Amino acid sequence: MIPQDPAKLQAPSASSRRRKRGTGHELRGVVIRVATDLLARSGDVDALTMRDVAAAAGVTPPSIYRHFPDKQALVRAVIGERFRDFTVALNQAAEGHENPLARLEAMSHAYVHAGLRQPGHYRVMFSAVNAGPDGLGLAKGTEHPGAASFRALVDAVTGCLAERGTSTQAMPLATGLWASLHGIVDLRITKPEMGWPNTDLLIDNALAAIRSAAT
Amino acid sequence: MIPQDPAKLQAPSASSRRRKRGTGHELRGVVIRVATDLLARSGDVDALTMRDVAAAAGVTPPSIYRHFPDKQALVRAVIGERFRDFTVALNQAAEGHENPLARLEAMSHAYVHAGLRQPGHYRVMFSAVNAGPDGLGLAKGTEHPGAASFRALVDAVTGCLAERGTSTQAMPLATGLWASLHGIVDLRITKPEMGWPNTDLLIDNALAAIRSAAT
DNA sequence: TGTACATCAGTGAACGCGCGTTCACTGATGTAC
DNA sequence: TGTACATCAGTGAACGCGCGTTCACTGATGTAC
Repeated sequence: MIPQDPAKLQAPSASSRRRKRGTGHELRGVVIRVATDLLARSGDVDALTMRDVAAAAGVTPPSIYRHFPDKQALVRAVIGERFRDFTVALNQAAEGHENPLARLEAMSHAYVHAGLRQPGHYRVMFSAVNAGPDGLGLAKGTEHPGAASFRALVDAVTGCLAERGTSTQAMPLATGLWASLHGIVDLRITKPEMGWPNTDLLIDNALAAIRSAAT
Repeated sequence: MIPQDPAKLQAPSASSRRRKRGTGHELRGVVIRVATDLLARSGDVDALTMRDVAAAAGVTPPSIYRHFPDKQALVRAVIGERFRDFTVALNQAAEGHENPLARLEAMSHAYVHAGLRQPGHYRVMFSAVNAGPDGLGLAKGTEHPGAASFRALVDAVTGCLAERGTSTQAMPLATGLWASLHGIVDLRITKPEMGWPNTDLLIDNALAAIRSAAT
């Protein structure tokens, strides 16, 4: 979202000198790192170009193809890594809270704050239609890279209903909460010029349905 | 989202024959109509090409530039029209309900159903970052084309709190409801492969915070 | 210890493509006399 | 009523650009003898 000279991102370890024999795989990590960085700024997969990635990594474009068959594979790798981090952030937030509702509240805050801390990544992960199994060229039957993070949310909601319901009944509530949290993050990102109410208050309201179902 | 031969959209009135003198402005309407149709299918402004629009309108690309200075102006015209229809749909749904909460419920359902009936349009209106004032090249000080629809929602929420609060207090609740409804629509569009709970149930849960504040 | 050779990270130049947009034009239509 | 002309909707061809990707290659590095 903030345009900046991609050359400024150049990974120091990759500049000027060629890697030694047998260490070519290092470039793979560098490429993922700079692509992650570029996507954080643009929030748009289409705005990511192999040329920019190469320049930021300090190599020429053909070098990238030693490690990724095409751009889609590179994007898939970045998105997969972002979702893993996202899921870890949700679960870490839940840790240390015994009360199920407190756990869910902590996860909800973590969801929104993770999204707002890296809006570009959030958009790439959630708002691109082509982030679905088809668009990313995932093998058939492969689950969506964000499936684990959604399961974490469903489990937390199920915990709140533990003595009163099953996970089947938790699904609509969890999906509704997810929609609310997603809406908060997505709208704040796309409409930053609006006067936004306090985020914590919005999250609190988003939990209203679950709170009343759990008590 | 569903690729299809754009030629199939060709407006009959524009095909094969040139318009008579003085009726050139008719093409403007045709262009908006076919662009609207193409955007409904793709849901992506970047996927809209002037060449496709021209082909669907039954003319060559330069003809479009007689009526729109550039692609951005065409997209702006389409989005403006879509938002006007969207606002009308919300207000029409509210009509005929005296009870403020019933009005708000009706509007909420209209919001989601309008979005799901034309997912491509919804994405173009709400999910494109460049739909904001900057990206659309709107004159400075011009409000977002969707501002009126949001105001309608805020007013309906204010009505629910009539004797208990002011519109200042309504803002966080209205924003939260908007985020929920947007999240429901956006996620259903981008993750159609998920097993989705009943939409009306989700909307009902989204209204939980307002319902408990209004009673 | 020296030398020929295989390996492999990375390059320079180019490919074909589709895009928004511009240019100079054509030819039917209406109007002035 | 006929004719010269201005108007204007629309065209055909091309522009410059940036993109993903491919190709044949280079030259430093490690290894085998």
